[in-house]
Amino acid sequence: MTKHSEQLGELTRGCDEVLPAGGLEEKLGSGRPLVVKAGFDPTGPDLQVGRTVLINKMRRFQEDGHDVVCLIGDFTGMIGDPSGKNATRPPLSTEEIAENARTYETQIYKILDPERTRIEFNSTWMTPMGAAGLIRLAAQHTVARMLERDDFSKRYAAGQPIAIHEFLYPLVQGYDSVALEADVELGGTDQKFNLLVGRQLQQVYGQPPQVVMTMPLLEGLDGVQKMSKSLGNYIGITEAPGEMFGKLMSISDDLMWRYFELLSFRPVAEIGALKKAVGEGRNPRDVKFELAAEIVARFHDRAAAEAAQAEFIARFRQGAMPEDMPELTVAAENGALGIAHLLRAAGLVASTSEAFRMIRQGAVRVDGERVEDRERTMPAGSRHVYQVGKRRFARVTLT
RNA sequence: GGAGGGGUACUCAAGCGGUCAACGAGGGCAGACUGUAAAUCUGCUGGCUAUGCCUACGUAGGUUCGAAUCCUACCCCCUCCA
Repeated sequence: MTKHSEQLGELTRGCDEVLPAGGLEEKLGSGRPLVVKAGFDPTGPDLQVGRTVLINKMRRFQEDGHDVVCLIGDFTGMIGDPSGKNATRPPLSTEEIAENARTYETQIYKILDPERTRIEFNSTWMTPMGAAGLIRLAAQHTVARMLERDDFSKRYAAGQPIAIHEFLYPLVQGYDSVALEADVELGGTDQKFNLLVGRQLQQVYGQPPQVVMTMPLLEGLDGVQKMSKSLGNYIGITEAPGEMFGKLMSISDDLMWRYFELLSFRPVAEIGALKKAVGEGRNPRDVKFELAAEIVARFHDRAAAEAAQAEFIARFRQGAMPEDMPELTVAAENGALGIAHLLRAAGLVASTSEAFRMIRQGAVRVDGERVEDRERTMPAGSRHVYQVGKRRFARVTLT
C-alpha cells in the first residue's frame, strides 16, 4: 500500500458516505492544505463520547496537515435544528450559547491541537448580512428542493407543521461553507441534507463545491440506540476515570469493534490484528481493557487510566470494595435506625419501599454481608459500608 | 365552523361498575451464571410511621354501598369534511 492510499484509507475510515465519490481524492491531489469544516450546535454544554467521532476525524485531517475549522452555530442556535422531534424547542439566549461554546472549546482541545484549530462563529457573517441579505440567500433555493429533505417531506406528508424559519437552518449552514470556502465538510449521517445544501450554495456563489463526508452516529452503551444524554446510554467526556472505564467495559463485544473503529486512534491494521487475535482465542475482555485505557487516557491521562484499570480488576475480578465511595453521616432517631431508612437517607435507594424490595432480592449488603432481615436496625455510632447491587456503595456513620 | 376517534404507570398498550396499585410487551433494576460482555433463567418495577394505610388511569365536579370503568363541564391530541 502506498503512503497516499494509506492516508486516504484512514481519512475515510468509519465514514458512512463520501460525496461525490472520488471527490476527496481529487481535492487531496491538489497538494494544498484543505479547509475542513465541521459544525457544532451549542445547545448543551457537555459533550459525550459519541459526538467526538466527528472530532476524531478532524484530528486525522489535522495530522495530515489540513486546516480544520470548528464552526460554532451560534446564529443557527437561535433557529434550532429542525431535525429533532419537537419543532418547538426554545431558542437559547446569547449568554447560554457563549457559555456552551467556551465549554466546547476546552473539550474539543482534548482531541485537537489548539494551536492549529480555527474556531469560528457563524454570527460573524450572518449578523451583518441582515434581513435583506437573508432574503437574497433564501432566493437561492426552492421549496421543492427543501422538501426533498426526508424529515421535511415526512412531516409534510403526515400533516405536521413545518415553520418557515426551519427552512433557514440548512441555508445558513450551507452559507457557512461559502463564508469559509470549505473544501470538506464533516457531519453526522443525519446532517447529509444540510451538508449537500452547502455544495449547492457554493456553486451559486462561484466556488468549487465541498466534499461531504458523513460519519455514523455512534451507538450508546446499549448497542442499539444512538448515544445520547436523554437516553442515558452515554459516556460523558468529563466523567471520572473509573466511571468512564467501567462504562466502556460494560459494552458488548460486538460493540467494542465499533468503538475501536470510531473512537480509537489506533491504525486500522492494528485493530485488524486485535480482531484476529480474539478470533484465535484471546479473551475479548483484555482487548476491551486496551480500548478503555486508551479512551480514559485521552480525556484524563495515562496514570488515571492505569489506576482505573487496576481498580477495575481489584473490584470486579477480585471482589474488592471500591477505593472511593461517598462518605456520609446520617442521624439516628432513638439511638438506632432501621436499615431501610438508613439506605434511603444515604441516597442508595429512592424510597423505603425500594429499600425493602432490594433487601428481599438479596441486593443489600453491610460490610459485604448480605442483609436478610428487613427489620434490622443499626446502632448509633456504628460505621459500615453499605452496598445496594453491584455498583452502589456508601460508607455511612450513624450518629 | 361541522362530524367522528382518543387521553391509563418510564414507553407502547389492555381493562369499560366491585376479585385493579391496574393484563401483556418493551425498558429499567435486582438475583443466578459470567469476562460488571452477550445470551439465558428467576424475581421486582407508586408511596408510607408497613402484613395495614394513603395516593394514582387528562382536569374539576356528580351518580353509586363501591368508579380507570357511568353522567356533566372543561382542557389537550388525532382523523375526515369545509
